[in-house]
Order: sequence, then C-alpha cells, then structure tokens
Amino acid sequence: MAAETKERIVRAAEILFAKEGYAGTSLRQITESAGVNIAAVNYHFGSKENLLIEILDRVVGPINAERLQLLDEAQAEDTPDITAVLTAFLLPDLHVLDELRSRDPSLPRFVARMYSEDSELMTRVMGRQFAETQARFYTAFGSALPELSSEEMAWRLNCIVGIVVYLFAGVQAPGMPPMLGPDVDANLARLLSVTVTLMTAPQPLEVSTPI
Amino acid sequence: MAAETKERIVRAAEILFAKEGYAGTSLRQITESAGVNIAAVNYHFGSKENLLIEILDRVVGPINAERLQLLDEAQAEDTPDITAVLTAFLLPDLHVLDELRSRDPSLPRFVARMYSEDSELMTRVMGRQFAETQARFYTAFGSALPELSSEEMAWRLNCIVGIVVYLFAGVQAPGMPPMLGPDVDANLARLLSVTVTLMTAPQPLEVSTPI
DNA sequence: GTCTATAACGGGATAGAC
DNA sequence: GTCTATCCCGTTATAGAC
Repeated sequence: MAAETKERIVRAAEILFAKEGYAGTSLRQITESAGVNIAAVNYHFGSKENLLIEILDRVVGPINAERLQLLDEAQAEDTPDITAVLTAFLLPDLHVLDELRSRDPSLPRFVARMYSEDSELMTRVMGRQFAETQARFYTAFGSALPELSSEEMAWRLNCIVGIVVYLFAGVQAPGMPPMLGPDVDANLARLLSVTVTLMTAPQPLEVSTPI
Repeated sequence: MAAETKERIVRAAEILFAKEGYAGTSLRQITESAGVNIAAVNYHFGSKENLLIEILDRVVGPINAERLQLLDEAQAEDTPDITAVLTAFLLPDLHVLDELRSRDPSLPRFVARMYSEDSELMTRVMGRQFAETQARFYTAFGSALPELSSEEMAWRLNCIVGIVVYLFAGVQAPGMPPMLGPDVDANLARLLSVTVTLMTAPQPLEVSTPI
C-alpha cells in the first residue's frame, strides 16, 4: 500500500498547491483530500518541502526531456529553421499542459505559480531542471536567426516564456473563451503564428539617449 | 501618527507579500518589519485580507487610470493606430513597474503573483479594477486592426498581457541581463517592436481537423 | 507500514489598560 | 491611537501503539 499512499498524496497535493499555493496549503488539507492519515506526508516524504520538490520534478522533468528529444530529432539532418526549433520548444509545454488539464482543470496553474514564487527553493529546483535545456536552445535559436543579436534573441525568447507561463496560469477574462482549445495541434499552430512572427521581427533600432 | 503608521504597514507588507506571498507572510513579520505594534494591522485595516485589498488597489488603480487617460488623448483627434493604442496600454505598466522597482527591487513581483493566485479574493479585486479598461481597449484595438477577428485580437492581447506579467515577475535566467533597463523609453521601444509585430501578424489559417 | 495522540509552536484576532 | 497580554485555533512534526 506504500506506493499507492504516496501517489494519493502527490495527486491531492499538486491540485491543492495549484489552487491555494504552497504556503496556503496545509498538510491537513492534503491528507484529508487524499484520504490518508495526517502523518503520512512526513512518513513518506520527510517534510512538506520534500513533497513539493517531488511534485516539481515530476512536472518540469518531462517538459525538458521531450524538449531535448524533439530538438535532437530536428537537428538530426540539418540546421532546423525557426519554426522547427520553436516547435521543439513549445510542443512539450502544450503536451504537459494538456496532461495536467486532463487530470484537473486547475492543475496547470501550479506551473505558473512556480514562476512568480521567488523563494530560494523554486530557484534551486527550476535552475537545476532548466540549465541544460537553456544552453541547447540558445544555440539552436542563434543558428536559426543569425541576423539577430544574441541578447535580443534571448530577450524575445523570454517574451515567449512569458506567454507560455500565462497559458499555464489559465487567466481568463470574464466573458472570454479560454486561450487553449481541446486540440493540441490547433493550439500549437496558433501559438507558432505569433511566436514565429515575434522572433523574426526586425531588430529594433537603439533608442538614442537624450543629452 | 495614525496616517504614518498605516503607511509604514503598507510599505512593509507589500514588500513581504511580493517576496513571500500573501499566505506566506504573517502579521508578525509585517508589524516587525514596519516597526509598529502587532495589533496595528487589525486596528487600521480590520484584517490581514483588507490590508491586501488596499495594497492591490493602490498598485492596480494607477495603471488603469493612466491607461484610460492615454487612450483618451490618443483618441482625441482621430482613430489611433496600433502603435498608439499599444503605447497607451503598455506605458502605464512600465511606469508603475519603474516606480515599484525604485521603492524595492522585489516589489514588481507582487503584481505577477496576483495573476497566478487563483483565490476568490484576487478574482474579485482584479475583475473590479479591469472591467472598464478591458472594454475600452478591446474597442480601440478592434478599430486599429479591422482585418483581425475579434476573437484572435483578444487572444493576442492576452499574449501581450502574459509578456507584461512576466516582466513584472522579473524572472531572470542565470547569467542573463534583466529584461528591463533603467530607461523607460528604451524599454517601451523594445516592447513595442515585438508587440506591434505580434498584433499585426497575419491571421492564422484554421487548422483542419482530421476525420 | 499505518495509525492515534500529542507535542511544540506560530498563526490571526481581540480585550482592555493607558 | 497605541500598547501588552492573551485567547483560540491551526500548523508541522513526532512518539509510540498496533
């Protein structure tokens, strides 16, 4: 029963963390929602913080793994163009988002929350997860967009990360349809149409500083 | 001393909320950091939640006020083009971001946090603040981009909001320069170059659904 | 391996003196 | 308007029975 109890805790905790935040969720809520004893979290994970780390790794890990795999495939034959590199970057996000959403509609927000939480813990986990991926993609984007300064390229890539994080946040203005539909391919196409344009926009002129 | 004590509490609390989140900040932290008595929050604001609402209003209110004013000015003579409307939309963000940053480097993150917190409270405050602004800008963007479907227009505008929220979050990859420099005009120019391109990208084709 | 019970502590809020 | 003292509750974590 050990494995099942652990799983029940993880499934309950990730939803609660997504809805209420890490600090806003108590072990009582988690264990009650999971239908396990209140002592089970500390028995199986050692502490509330270790539970969060496990959940973070489970969510972020697959994104990076698929990103690197898609980039490998795109680079197998020749230098991929910007659409191919962006697809390798974005598609894993949409897959994970879809998987999270299918488990619980509020679950994707968990990822967005990680980005606006500044704690030492988040920086550590996210940094460890994203280090390799970042270097690989910076190089790939640089090859696909040789005319762009690397600084501007990184800046625009950050804009795209902002858009993706916002998708995960699932912010929905009243009366507006959700930003993502049920079809992953359609979502990707729409996202590519703006992000490809964004990355290939002409390099802006330096603004002259007044005297 | 009443007014000063209230101010001291607000200034201390907004920084702590930005750094640790609402749930992650205790009244003891706030009052200690403000150098006031622990009972002062409940005396001046009634509750911790009312304190948050006051801080939220103070941050979000000026953004909307300036947005509407700039839009009024842009619409005074004739129908403004997309750059003018986007400037009215984005410049107030950069102003507030700059003002927050000058008070404390971690303060802008407070705004980003509001977007990823899903609580009933956030939805209520943000909804009340943004309702009028949203309607006015949807119309203005529609006039500036008549060839775009209103649904696609709203979708892209959401992408821009995502970028702006990410700017407020101040996420900074290791070894990368911050996304915003000290000069507001330069920041605006850079932001406009990608957002104008994003909004004026050709309308994507509908993805045909396979049988 | 899982439970109950409880320890040890910190949380928000308030009563009442000054 | 500001303080001290305290209430009452929920928090994480653990000890020990089963």
